Amino acid sequence: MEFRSVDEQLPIIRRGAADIIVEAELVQKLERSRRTRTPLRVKLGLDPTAPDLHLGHTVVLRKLRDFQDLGHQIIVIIGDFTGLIGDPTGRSETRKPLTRNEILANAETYRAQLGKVIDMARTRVEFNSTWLGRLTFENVIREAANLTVARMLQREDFAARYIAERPISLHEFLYPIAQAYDSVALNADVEMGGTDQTFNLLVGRDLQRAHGQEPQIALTVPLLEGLDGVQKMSKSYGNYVGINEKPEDIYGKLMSVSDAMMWRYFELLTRVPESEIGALRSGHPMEAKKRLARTITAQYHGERGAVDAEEHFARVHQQRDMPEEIETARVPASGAAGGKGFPPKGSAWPVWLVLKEAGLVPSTSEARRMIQQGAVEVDRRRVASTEETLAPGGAYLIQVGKRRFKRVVLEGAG
RNA sequence: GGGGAGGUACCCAAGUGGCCAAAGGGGGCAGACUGUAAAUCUGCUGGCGUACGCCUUCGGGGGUUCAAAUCCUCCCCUCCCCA
Repeated sequence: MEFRSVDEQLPIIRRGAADIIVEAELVQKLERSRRTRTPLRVKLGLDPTAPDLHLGHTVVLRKLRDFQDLGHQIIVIIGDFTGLIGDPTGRSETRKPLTRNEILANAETYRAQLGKVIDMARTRVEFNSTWLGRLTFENVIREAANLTVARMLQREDFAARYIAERPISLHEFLYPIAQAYDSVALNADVEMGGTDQTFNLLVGRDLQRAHGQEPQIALTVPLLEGLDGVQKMSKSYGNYVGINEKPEDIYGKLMSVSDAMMWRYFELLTRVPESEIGALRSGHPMEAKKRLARTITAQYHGERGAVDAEEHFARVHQQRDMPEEIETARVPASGAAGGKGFPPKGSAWPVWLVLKEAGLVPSTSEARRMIQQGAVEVDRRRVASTEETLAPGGAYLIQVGKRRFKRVVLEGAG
């Protein structure tokens, strides 16, 4: 294996990185790697709680891809064992442990998606239960003895909870130890993670030293803010863009990020060169945002998918036209909710009932609210009052709010 | 082991017998405005066949009362101080 010079590798590794601890050590490792023609072992641990990868995950995956393209060995660890604990990072409270079956199912879907960013053929995948599951209680005690409570309380979220008098379960202290042990088991050269992982990555260095290994380099990448532009992108905040989503959805969601956020997305999620970004900044923000949405959509659905998504977007949102495909809901005459037999044969249906039966709103109360707020249109005409009705036997195009459309077939009264 | 403080709706947080479906903030949804944004303004934000009506909800069970998130009791959980 022939490696590029350290001077060539370093800028690529640095780009988009939040922190490299310690960079001088990384340089040494790279030099030795080149000299001995041995790839670095670059590790990334994934917590298998999320069945769907989103753009937030891809920031670190893209960096992993950089290492891979430089010829290094990347190792993805599916944290099937640590998932039993649940890393409390970024949370203000204890997370519920997952069951073994949940973890395995999640890990499978996870794994299938990694290939969209990294080259799985050249990726080593490990489940950390392989080694963690074999540790005895004695082993665990010996590892735990390498760390102190004071050290643990340096970690920001532990400290914050401690001060706020919120619970910290004892097993949560075991999480960093377990993750650090992964690094020992693999004799990792570099471990990557979001900036929220800094503490865990550093514990890896401590533990490796305790085992007489050369400490790994902790390379962190920024946490990507979600669509709200405030909190980090996360499934549980609902502010994410999944890489498995339909092209129109990826495109549409990206178009809804704030102008300020879009530059960050350019930086962390695309390889659009700086010079070009500069040009975009001086143009119309919407054009720049379209470029962003198109570029990222193309990463997962190809040029073709991106162009289609853009056309779809222009039609539905900018011209406020219909989506070309609208789900059809059939509402049986008997009423979907428990055969109450309403309304009486041949009578008109109140709009609110139709909304509920068609699944456009979750409850009658919600339906009423939507109508009162002027959010409901039937056949492009706003519904003015909750008293309005629809005749049975007809088909209607119903819109609730900006994005919810359904074609509703009200079956006959018979 | 001893002493003290707590557990309220999606989240934070008021409320300590009726005026409480429960203040306020956040979040969310909707409307206006716009570039589909953001910001801003306004409204809504438990459920129910359309309701100055009924039902369910203040950690869980039981009780007192005409009436309980509020009082009593047992249980579960969390935090702090001391040992």
